[in-house]
Amino acid sequence: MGEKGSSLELGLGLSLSLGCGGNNSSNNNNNNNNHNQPSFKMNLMHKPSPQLVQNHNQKTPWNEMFQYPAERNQDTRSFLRGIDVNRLPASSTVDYNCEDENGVSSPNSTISSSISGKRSEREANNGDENDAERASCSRGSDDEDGGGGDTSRKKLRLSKEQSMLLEETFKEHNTLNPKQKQALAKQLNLSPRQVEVWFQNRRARTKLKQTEVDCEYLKRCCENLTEENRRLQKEVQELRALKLSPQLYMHMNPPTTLTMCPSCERVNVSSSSSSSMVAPTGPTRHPQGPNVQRPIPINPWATLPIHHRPLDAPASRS
DNA sequence: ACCACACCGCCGTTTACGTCA
DNA sequence: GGTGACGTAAACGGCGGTGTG
Repeated sequence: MGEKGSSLELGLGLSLSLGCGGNNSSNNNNNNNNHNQPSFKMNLMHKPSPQLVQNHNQKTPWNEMFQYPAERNQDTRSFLRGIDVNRLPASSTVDYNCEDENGVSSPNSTISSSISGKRSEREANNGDENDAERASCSRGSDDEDGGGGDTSRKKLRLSKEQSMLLEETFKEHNTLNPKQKQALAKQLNLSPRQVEVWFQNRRARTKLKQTEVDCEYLKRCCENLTEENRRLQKEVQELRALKLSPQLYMHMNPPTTLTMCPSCERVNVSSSSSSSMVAPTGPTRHPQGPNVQRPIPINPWATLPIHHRPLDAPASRS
């Protein structure tokens, strides 16, 4: 599918891309744990959130990262009610993991063409056979569902056991191949379509949660950069004020000065109480003054060429 | 190379259910 | 106890991407 990520332009010239890499190209199966992972194109001075770091490694059990209160509540509710509307089959040990990990079943395989694919399923759902399947599978409800003729879709919550097993499976793979889907559906006494829908909705919830986390992180980045920007502007003002009053300037402790060694192109943080802080005219050999007052936090442009840095413009000024 | 088809995942939306005031 | 608002999970339809014949 197309890249449908969200991008964010921060006011400080940052361009952040939250592309949720929905590349379902050729990795329809278990490789797509990388799906929906934001690709940050930014180099900030702050550590990325642990979640982001973790996601790139993607051994991450998503459900451990995000515990949904709503889901827990639902499970709790369902559990407390003690109503299991979907009685698990007696023989519920189906090895839905037995397929090879690359497990792309042939598109023309019987299973694939009969049980997967929402079009065929949806069309087939109109048929009598699948009505029966849905009636029996989706709800083995204790209250009578009436005759089969009810066209309104019944939506009852999944039982705690069903949700748990689905979650467990989702931890292992956030997508299912047809065989896995079929086996899981059988195990849960649900229709494959229901399993498919559950996984789809679950992926959507995961993505939504991740987006919220990312937004929170970006908000913090923005706040930090704003603060940094404010601080630097204040420093610029101080420098300008000092330049306008040379007498005062001579007797004051100067603010920190950034200089770059022309030979090694390293940025040094230095300050001095004498006029030596004036931009060096010659090649200064690592002017690491003895009285460095305060370190400047590494900032995004510290490694830029010196003429690109905003504080190095005064050469053109009078 | 192009087309048609099947399949799949994602997205936005609808619908039914459960909870709470 | 009945009811409406609200949140949320389940389900749907559509769209785009990919693979295959």
